[in-house]
Amino acid sequence: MTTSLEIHDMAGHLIRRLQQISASVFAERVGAAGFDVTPVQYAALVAIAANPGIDQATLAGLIAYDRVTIGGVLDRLEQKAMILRQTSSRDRRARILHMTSDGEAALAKLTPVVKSAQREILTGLDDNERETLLALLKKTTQAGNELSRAPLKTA
Amino acid sequence: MTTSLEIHDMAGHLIRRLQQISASVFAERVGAAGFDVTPVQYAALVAIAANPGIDQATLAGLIAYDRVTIGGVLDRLEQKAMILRQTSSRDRRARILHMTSDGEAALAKLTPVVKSAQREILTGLDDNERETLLALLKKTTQAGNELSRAPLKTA
DNA sequence: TGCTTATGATTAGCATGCTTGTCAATCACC
DNA sequence: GGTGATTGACAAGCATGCTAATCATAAGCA
Repeated sequence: MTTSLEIHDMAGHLIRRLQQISASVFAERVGAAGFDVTPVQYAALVAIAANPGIDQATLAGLIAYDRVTIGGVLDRLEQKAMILRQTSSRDRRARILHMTSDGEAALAKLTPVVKSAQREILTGLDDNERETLLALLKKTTQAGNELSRAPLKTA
Repeated sequence: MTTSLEIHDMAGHLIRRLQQISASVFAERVGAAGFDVTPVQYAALVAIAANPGIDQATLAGLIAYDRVTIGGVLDRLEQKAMILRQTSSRDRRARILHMTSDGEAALAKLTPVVKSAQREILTGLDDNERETLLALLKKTTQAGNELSRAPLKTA
């Protein structure tokens, strides 16, 4: 009865599916390791750890988030006592970000878990295929950066 | 100052970026064509048009949505008068779905727009690369189907 | 038949991800 | 040195996408 829908061959649909799989694997693995951190929260932690004292807007550009979205993400990280937010003395509009020691510790334990999960996300591919896929993903996301509403800004 | 973050090479992050680009291009093109339909709503319309009288749960499996999510999506499609929802006489729990003539008309106009947008989503790639990427995306999403919370169920 | 189990749909609740609008502070330029 | 434009952050609002819980109906089985 069900004719195979043509959307199943469309780029947009395949990307959405893979994103669902990615998010699910991430939640599974990170949860099994005893942490309650989302993919977005993890990316924010990595960026803050690598750039202590960064402000929210710069952080948003660094990992390609919407500036509004990042506000909520940081609220939750702050509530979990993983980061600190303080008003910048240089620019009183800006809020600068630092890791707490709890945040640092969690990030250290989380990183190997997250790295190993990356392979599971691209299940069903051999090493060559995985490398090819990653290279093509990187190429097209770079080329299409300005097409997204929240482009990457490597400043 | 900014060391290039290692997350920018991780599968999960690249997939999220490409999903952002995909959603943005879709909204741009579809909006420019005069329609207010999201990627998810479009997929639902395609599936309903191809399977008139389908119930919500089956539809969800067909395009790999969460059953809860689809409820809201269908609410909005119903509100836009693009679909009809009726209680099934065979199973009074189930609600069966049909297109309205407005929905059919919109879908017919929308489809070429959506198809042509697929190429823009994967910008920066030549024909060969695009084909390779699509094939790998299809392969890994099929292999990882059961890893997602809302697996595809081709009935 | 009667009872347990499974299933379709919905509600409530949480986390992205976006738009638009607002406020406060800073910048740029005259 | 003051004024207009820009910018950092937040609020409100909408649309996915998920979990957990609930309710009604069906199905399966003793």
